[in-house]
Amino acid sequence: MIIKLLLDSDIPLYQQLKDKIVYAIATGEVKQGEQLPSVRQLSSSLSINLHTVNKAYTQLSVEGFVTILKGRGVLVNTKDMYAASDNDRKKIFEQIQTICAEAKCRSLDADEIINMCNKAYTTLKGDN
Amino acid sequence: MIIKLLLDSDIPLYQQLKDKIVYAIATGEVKQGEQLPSVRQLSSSLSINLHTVNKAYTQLSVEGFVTILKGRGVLVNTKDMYAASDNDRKKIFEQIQTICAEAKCRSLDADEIINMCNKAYTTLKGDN
Amino acid sequence: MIIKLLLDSDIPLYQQLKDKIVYAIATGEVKQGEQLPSVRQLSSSLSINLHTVNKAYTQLSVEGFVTILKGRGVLVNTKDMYAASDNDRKKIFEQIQTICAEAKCRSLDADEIINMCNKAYTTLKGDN
Amino acid sequence: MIIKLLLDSDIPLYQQLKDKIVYAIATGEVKQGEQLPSVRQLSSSLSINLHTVNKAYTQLSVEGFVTILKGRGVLVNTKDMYAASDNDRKKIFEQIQTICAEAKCRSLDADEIINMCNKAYTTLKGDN
DNA sequence: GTGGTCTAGACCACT
DNA sequence: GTGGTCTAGACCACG
Repeated sequence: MIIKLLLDSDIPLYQQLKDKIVYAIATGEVKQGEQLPSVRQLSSSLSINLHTVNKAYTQLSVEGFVTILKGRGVLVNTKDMYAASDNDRKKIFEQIQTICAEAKCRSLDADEIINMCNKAYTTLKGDN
Repeated sequence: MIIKLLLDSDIPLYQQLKDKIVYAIATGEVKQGEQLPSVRQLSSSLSINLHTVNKAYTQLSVEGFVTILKGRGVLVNTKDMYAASDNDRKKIFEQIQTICAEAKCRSLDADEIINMCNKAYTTLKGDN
Repeated sequence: MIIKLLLDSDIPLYQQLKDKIVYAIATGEVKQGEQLPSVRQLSSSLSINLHTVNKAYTQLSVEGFVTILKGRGVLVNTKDMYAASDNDRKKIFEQIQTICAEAKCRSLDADEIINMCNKAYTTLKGDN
Repeated sequence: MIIKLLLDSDIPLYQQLKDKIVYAIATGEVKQGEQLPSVRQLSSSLSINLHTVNKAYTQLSVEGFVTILKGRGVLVNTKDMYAASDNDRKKIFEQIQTICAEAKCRSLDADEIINMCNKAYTTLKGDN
């Protein structure tokens, strides 16, 4: 799993990390049941603090993507443990709505956005 | 322009406000060349801090959506002043990519996301 | 709100703190809508680290007891926002079951435990 | 004695195990004077680490529930060896107090908690 | 060796 | 002035 974080982004490091891991799960690069690198390992390989990685893992656990076993490691959950609830759907739609509003303002029509979505999904072509 | 902000939310107030105004521009509810409410007016009607409104307006100005005329008000720019640059496109795509990754993990397929995009665009049916 | 923490307990400080705050809410010592002391204030008055208080507040927020408003403070929610769900009930029952098992082993009968419960509720006699 | 442990749980495995054994003593499923399964046996049948079982047994011994005979096994003590001391009573009351505080916050009244206690004791209907 | 807790101190975002 | 983020480093609980 290759992860690059932007140190000077307005998006918090732990959030970027979370997004990258979700991305890796989506592509199938990280399989269900697989163990993620330990907090120490990942923090040192990314040259960031241990607690930052910890926070990312903790949040992923709250959102259902992983299970943290104390003293043993962090495991990727099976797909059914984080299938979208109605609330998740609502949140995703709100994000899309905000993006589309900006896109429309900037003269991008629906087709262009849909193309982007398709392109994004194609990128996630993993066999998961 | 009816604006509702969520005081508790992981999204900063100024950004929520920014998003709402962009949304209003997208629907045509706020026309090009039109004047936005003054900082004082808006902050008091939303019961939020004056600085928060100010920050939202400043950001909108940086992104090209409005022009701030000192002491005279804030005007919505014409469409051509904030048409998407390549960089804007790239940023939008990155956002979509992150959303699609989460969506795929949560077992939503491309069609569902595309439906959401269409629905979002339909909501923005204004004549701008 | 008088809070005493045991530094050498096997129960984490942030957990003790959480329990004390819930207790204060239960007695009505801290009213709904009221603002809790700031992270810095409380950490310094308890002579513990800021992050420890922060963790307690964050968990209370996740459990629905308080709302954290960035830049403004931490507010106690209204009662209906943390009424027991079925899952909460189940968890509470499991805790009681474990306690009763130990109590029975130690030759305490049901009446003694029930007396303790009544006594506990009497202590929480606040008008909330 | 059927024991199910939750690998992911905020409660340590050794404590879950301890609680289950106390529960089995309370129901009479495990009789006084009886021998508990060996550390190796139990650890392998539960698929957990040998040290974890060891820790649970050691704790039970400290609390007076069992006697560990080196090289010969672990025996359940007679009831009088772990009858509640004043200190035990105090600890149990503190736990109940914390639970009741949360319960009251979550709008459960004393009767509901007492019902749970009665239900818990009924479950422990063994003849010990 | 794993994650959890706690401390200490810095800087930032937000109101 | 509020909470949020990040770093650094120590020690503990757990398996």
